[in-house]
Amino acid sequence: MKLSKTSEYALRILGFMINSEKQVFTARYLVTYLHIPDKYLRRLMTDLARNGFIKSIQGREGGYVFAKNATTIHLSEIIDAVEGMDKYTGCLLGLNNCSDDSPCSLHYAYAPIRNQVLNLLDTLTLADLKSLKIKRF
Amino acid sequence: MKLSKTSEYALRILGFMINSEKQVFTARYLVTYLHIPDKYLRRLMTDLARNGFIKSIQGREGGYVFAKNATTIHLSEIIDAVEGMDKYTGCLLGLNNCSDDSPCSLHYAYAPIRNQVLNLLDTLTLADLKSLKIKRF
DNA sequence: ATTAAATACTATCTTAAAGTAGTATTTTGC
DNA sequence: GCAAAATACTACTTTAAGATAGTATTTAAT
Repeated sequence: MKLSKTSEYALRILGFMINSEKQVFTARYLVTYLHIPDKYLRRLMTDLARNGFIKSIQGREGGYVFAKNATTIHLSEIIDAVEGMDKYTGCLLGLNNCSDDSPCSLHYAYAPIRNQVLNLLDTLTLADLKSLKIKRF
Repeated sequence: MKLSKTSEYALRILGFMINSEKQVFTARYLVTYLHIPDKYLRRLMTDLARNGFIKSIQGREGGYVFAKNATTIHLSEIIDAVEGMDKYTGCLLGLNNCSDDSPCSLHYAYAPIRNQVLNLLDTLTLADLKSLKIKRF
């Protein structure tokens, strides 16, 4: 699989938030816990807010809160928002016309496994990240 | 999964070769069939030769031939040679200390699927790409 | 009102993958 | 021996992701 670093960051941030008692999270706070480059995280937070996952509270005492219930945020939606899912749905050999009807030599061996990953990301929500029990983030 | 383009190219080239009647392949010939940038393919061929998968025959009437039996070339070896497999064995969230003992919140859901992909690539050889039947490359 | 503490914006830098260009070298056929 | 047809080598360019820097804006506490 290997997501982009930006997707990894996004999942780690939102996963961290859902597993915390806190309600409001400042960028500074997230940076100290998640070890993501400060300015990069800030830009990503703005992006996640634009995409409706979180809401930003400006000014002093501000920060970020979830904009909707975590049970409604699917992991694939997060990835799709920050880098797009297209590259993960494609052929392992990079052929753009590879399909069940016109399979590449790896298609029948690979497609079922690929679909398991896609189903997992489509099915799991941020809330699941909580109930699955986090050991560390 | 999403391999690097270079890995995709390598697999397509070697997969094309194993599925052909020909024995010797010139870069020119491969380019016309596989639509990979000419100079990029040539450099990759030299690299694959250095890694012992193919053997280059210089001079007029030259080209590339397999350097060993295709049943001994595992797909993971090819990928490992051109870009390394490390990034694919890691955690979905990019945590470097994620493991069965110290799992991230996605570990137990994701690791089994990831291992299926890794096993597939470790198990399949170029020869399998032939017997699996190629519809198109 | 002013200050402190937060986010937002804009522009730039860095790095690695991908792609391109030109020249040198090797070998066979004639 | 020489030309043709092939690979090898070296250097440069492009592109996108990732990271950084500086400034502007917003808001609450005092």
